[in-house]
Amino acid sequence: MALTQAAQTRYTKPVLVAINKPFDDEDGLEALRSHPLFSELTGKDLQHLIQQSRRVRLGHHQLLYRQDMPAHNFFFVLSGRLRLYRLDSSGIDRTLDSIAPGDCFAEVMIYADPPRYACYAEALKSSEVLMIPVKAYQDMLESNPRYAQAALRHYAKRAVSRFHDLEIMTVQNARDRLIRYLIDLLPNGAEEGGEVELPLPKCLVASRLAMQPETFSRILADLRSNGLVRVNRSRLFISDPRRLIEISQ
Amino acid sequence: MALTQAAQTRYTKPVLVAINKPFDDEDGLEALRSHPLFSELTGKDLQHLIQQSRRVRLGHHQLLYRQDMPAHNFFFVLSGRLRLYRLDSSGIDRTLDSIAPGDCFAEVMIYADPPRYACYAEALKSSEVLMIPVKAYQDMLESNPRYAQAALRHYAKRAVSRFHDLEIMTVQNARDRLIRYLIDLLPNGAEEGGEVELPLPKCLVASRLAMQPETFSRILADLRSNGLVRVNRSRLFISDPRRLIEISQ
DNA sequence: AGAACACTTTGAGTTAGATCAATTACTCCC
DNA sequence: GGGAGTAATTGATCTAACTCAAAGTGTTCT
Repeated sequence: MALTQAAQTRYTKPVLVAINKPFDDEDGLEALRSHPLFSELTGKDLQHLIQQSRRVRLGHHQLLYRQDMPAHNFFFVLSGRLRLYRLDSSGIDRTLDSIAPGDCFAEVMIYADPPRYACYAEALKSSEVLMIPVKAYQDMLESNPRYAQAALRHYAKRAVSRFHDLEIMTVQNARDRLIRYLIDLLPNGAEEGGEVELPLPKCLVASRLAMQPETFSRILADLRSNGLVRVNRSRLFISDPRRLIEISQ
Repeated sequence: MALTQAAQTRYTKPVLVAINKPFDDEDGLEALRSHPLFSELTGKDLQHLIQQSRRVRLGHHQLLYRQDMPAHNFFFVLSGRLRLYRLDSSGIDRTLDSIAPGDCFAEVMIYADPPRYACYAEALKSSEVLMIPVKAYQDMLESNPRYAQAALRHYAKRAVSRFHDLEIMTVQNARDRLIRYLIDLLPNGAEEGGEVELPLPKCLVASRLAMQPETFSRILADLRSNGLVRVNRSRLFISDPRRLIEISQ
């Protein structure tokens, strides 16, 4: 059974309607080309897709779409940062994902039935996204079935990563969830330590990990006082990941 | 960074190695045909795929694969029931999914790189699964690119459903997580009430929802005493889903 | 520069849920 | 049918994390 979402009608932030400029800048094109969903496309096919797409500028906190809205487009982040979240009817805001330049989001909508966004998407700072019509991508896939391989690889990876996110959330205590979250942020091969930039403000990381901001702050203070992390705003330096993993049990 | 899994070497349940009979029964074929990943296949292609697959019988609690094991096969459930779970090094067992006849699992491994299982899979009761070589499916997709559309639809759906699972887990209190879990189990269109069968023993539902079995039991007892559900072993009757949703806030 | 605002931290008190322990109910097997 | 083993429930504590409140700390805007 589906939960109906009373919050949808109460939420008053403006949803983006206006369509902005076509997409024509070189840097953005480069970024797009290096995404698995687009890298296999011939120059011509990519051009055609881009022609049907629009570049959208978003201001700080501006809403791109709402949950349950019909999904006619999916998105590619050119600059800035966004977050995906849900609201329940009591107004509690739960962060589900953060999205950086070079990432795609809502791309599963290409095959959703019915095509409705599963959450809200808003800019965390001023951002630019490429808005790609679902239909345009569908048509392209249909006329070039071999592109589907790349899409499949991407979708499979997405499913695995969501599975992994779910796995973190079945960890019962807040400290261990936070530790695992931090370990995941560490780049591969940083077994000897490394710096991590939180992709969200601390209060939203807390929401993502199903804890209160106060709890987040206290856990981090505790890790800091035990010499496990050094904190500098949203940059954390993790000197000994192995020790961190050890204590998370 | 990836967490290394000390538990892997400690866990002693036998992993299935023996290969069982080829797959040839009619009922199973029917079930397979109605799964989106296979429904579009021509009889010949399906036959060929089946010839390369094996039917595997699993006893109660028998392990099918371990997390981090190389993944050369994916699976389709013919009968019985399985669950996916992870173990952390302290031996805590966290249930991530339950799988019923007619479901596929580990199918994202077709595109994983490197192909290693992300969790353990074990039978919850005596079960039969079809073991399909990843390579066989890959080859088939390669020679019939149009089948990729069906696979894409399936993968997209999988990603959406994992996203939804994640969403439930960001709900901070145990009671509301349980309520949402129950609502999701209700068949569509059961707004006026309906019966739900827990797909897992209660203690594993608890683990899936990141709570203790005692907590699960107390919450259910509380819902029962408020006339919100009637409980009969693993069958729950939910008389007024709307009221249940209302109080979950 | 200073006001307004948003985010973060810290403290104190409370509570939801974990833990420990004991009992009851099922299920499977001989 | 009786005994072993597992799952579920119930009760009594205890503690991790929530809530409320207030004080810092940045950041943005005029």
